Amino acid sequence: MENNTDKKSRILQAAGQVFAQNGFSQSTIAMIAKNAGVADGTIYLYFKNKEELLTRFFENKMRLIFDRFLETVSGANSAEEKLRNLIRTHFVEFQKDKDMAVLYQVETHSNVRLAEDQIREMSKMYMDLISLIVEQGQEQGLIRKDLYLSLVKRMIIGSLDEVINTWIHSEGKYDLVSMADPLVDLILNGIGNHLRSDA
Amino acid sequence: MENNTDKKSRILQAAGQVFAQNGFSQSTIAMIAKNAGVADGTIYLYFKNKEELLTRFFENKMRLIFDRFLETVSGANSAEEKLRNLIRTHFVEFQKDKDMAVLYQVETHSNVRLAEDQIREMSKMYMDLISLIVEQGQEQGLIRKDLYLSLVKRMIIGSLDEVINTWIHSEGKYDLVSMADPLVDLILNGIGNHLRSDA
Amino acid sequence: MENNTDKKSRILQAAGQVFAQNGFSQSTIAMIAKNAGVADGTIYLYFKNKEELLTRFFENKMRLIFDRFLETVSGANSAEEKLRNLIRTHFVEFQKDKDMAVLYQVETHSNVRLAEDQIREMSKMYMDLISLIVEQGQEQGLIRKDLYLSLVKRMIIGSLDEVINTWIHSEGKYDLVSMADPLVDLILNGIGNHLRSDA
Amino acid sequence: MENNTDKKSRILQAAGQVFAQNGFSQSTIAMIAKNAGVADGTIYLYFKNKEELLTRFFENKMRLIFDRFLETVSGANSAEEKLRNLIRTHFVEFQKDKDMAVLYQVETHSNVRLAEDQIREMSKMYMDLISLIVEQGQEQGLIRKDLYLSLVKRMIIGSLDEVINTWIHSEGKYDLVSMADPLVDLILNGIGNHLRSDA
DNA sequence: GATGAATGAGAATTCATTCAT
DNA sequence: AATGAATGAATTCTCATTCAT
Repeated sequence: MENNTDKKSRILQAAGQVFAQNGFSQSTIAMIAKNAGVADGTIYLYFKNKEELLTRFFENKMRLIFDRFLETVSGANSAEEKLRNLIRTHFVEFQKDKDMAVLYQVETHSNVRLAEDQIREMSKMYMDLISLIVEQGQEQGLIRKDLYLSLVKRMIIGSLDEVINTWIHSEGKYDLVSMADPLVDLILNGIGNHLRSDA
Repeated sequence: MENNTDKKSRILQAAGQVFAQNGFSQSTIAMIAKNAGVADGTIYLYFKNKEELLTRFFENKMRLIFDRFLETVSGANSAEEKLRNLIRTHFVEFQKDKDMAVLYQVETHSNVRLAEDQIREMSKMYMDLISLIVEQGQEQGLIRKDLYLSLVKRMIIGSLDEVINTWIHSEGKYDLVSMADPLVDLILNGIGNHLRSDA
Repeated sequence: MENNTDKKSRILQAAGQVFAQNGFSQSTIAMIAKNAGVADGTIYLYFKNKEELLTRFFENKMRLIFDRFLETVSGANSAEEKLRNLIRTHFVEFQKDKDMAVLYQVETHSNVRLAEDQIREMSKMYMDLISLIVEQGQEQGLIRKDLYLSLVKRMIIGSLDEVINTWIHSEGKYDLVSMADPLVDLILNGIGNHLRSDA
Repeated sequence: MENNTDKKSRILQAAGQVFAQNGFSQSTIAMIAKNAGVADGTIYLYFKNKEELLTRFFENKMRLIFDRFLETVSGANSAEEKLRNLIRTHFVEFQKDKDMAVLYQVETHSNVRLAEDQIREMSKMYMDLISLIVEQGQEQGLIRKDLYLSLVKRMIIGSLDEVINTWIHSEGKYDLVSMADPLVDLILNGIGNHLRSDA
């Protein structure tokens, strides 16, 4: 027995899949309907139009994922542990839902901003989270004080992004989560050899 | 008096502009033709189809830009200087040609890989360049040896990417090139406070 | 407690209203259902399809209204009084049920004859009624004998029609019934100045 | 050899025909295109959308026809002759272009006012023309002074309308123009027997 | 009987591509 | 070579009608 919530989320899931595979513009309502096992018209019982499919898809996912982020961060004490937890959870969640990962990567870079509001909001919250962690780390003496905070955020987010992107294009053949610790190390210590003066 | 090369490149430039502004799918041949000051049909005398416009646009740009990258890197001795030059030149070139910057950002993340080959090739060469620099740096003792090289590349490229992306979305209101040195510093030293044990 | 006749006529009334407001093509079953307070599917328990809603609506109304016409005409002696009563009653009834008035005006002129039979039958009976009155008037010496009867009917009906039409488009802001006597005067006497030879 | 004006007006003519036969809503672009001997898309090279086809159709016709009306009226001296000429020309023109006649009849009564502006303007001018004639007739002593002018206009227009309407529904089997003189007689003299007091 | 979710045929409109001039 | 009018396939969305509950 299927209720409407089931059908609505089945359509949403199908849309996510189709969008992730073909891009928003190249995806047709017919594809999504077929994928969801419903008639074309049925989609319009649940969603105003094609764009709303994308919007709602994100709205759904983002809320859930962001809650996980907050949770994992608040479950740590030191700034370093917080950063480590955030990045690890990020990878965990994105690995768990590849369609969403793909769409997020595409949409945040697309110049046709369809799910703009959802993305922007999510992005803002994520940035704020990183700010908090970095600032706490500075107070705790774990993180340098001579940093251009806004650049730091871009560096962290860009690195995450690219690691995920590469994983996506590798067709998810390896474990994304295992990248978390090495990445945190790179972010904290950079690539420079800080021991060279001792040698 | 205009020759065919002029017209071809005028069309290409127009295509780049239109694609950058509207995205590939939302751009029409009519828009591009108008922008280039030619008739719709004329475009098909020089290019097989809409997709080829994108492909050739990149081919053109990438070749030129990559030559600059090689040049700027070879004009430096230490690995650090090479990295610094590469990143600075990257920002200089992308700032100089915003249409190309936008398209590159979008296309490298799009799941509809239209200019795939061009992008992939460019990406590969860029990666190799970074590899060379890092490896040289390791030999010179400037860069840590305990690095997961492929992750380092992603971190560097991702950071660059995101810095450019943010600049693009700010409508180019500030100077992108001034981000180069602070970014190199972050990449080399990370955000961690390495002096804390001395304190 | 409601019986089926109630529900059927409630649907019919709702249909009339919706059709009158939006036109037949622009009206949807969903609108009518909502207006009638029933489910979309319920309508199909009582009516074969959308078209039948229009057909039955007229059938209903026309029968009732035509009875009034006959009644008011038979309650008069002279042809003039009969004509006056007919026109006055016509205006009274149409003013009383504006939805019906609107639909009747639209449908009699539409080239998509949906309620064709009902309209035609009604129209025929109305014409016959006028014929009777005119012929009686001729016998009584009240009405000219040198008339092209079929044209007279069109003149009378057309005038009525246009007066009603204007009233409808004025959003019913004035009293339609007050137009009856002046109109009868015009029909009987025309606009010509018949006293001019006497002057 | 065909130029664009030809094609545009061929489409317009086809649209008029199709609309007249099926009504605006029931007519499809495909029908019109087929009727005009062009591809569906071609229509959109000349017209913004389906509605504009109707609008332009009227705009075209109305202008031409109204000029004839003015001409024929100004070519007469007495109010009676003016009225006679107007009505005769009206019938002549509508008989000449039945598609237009049908559409005009339908549109002026439809509650979905698509060609609203054209119709309204035309209607207004027509009304004004009648007003002028009647007022002149009153000055000349040919027309009664005790008239409700606005009702007179409705009577005249309604009569014309209905005569045309009947002719249309008879499939144009008889000569519409021959109705002009008898109708003018009715309008001027009414149906009443003004000699009865003498008898 | 009543419901309203589901269907899918059908319609308007867009636009890459072609081709006669 | 260049043009731009013409094409028609493809797409989104609507809505009358059906049917399982």
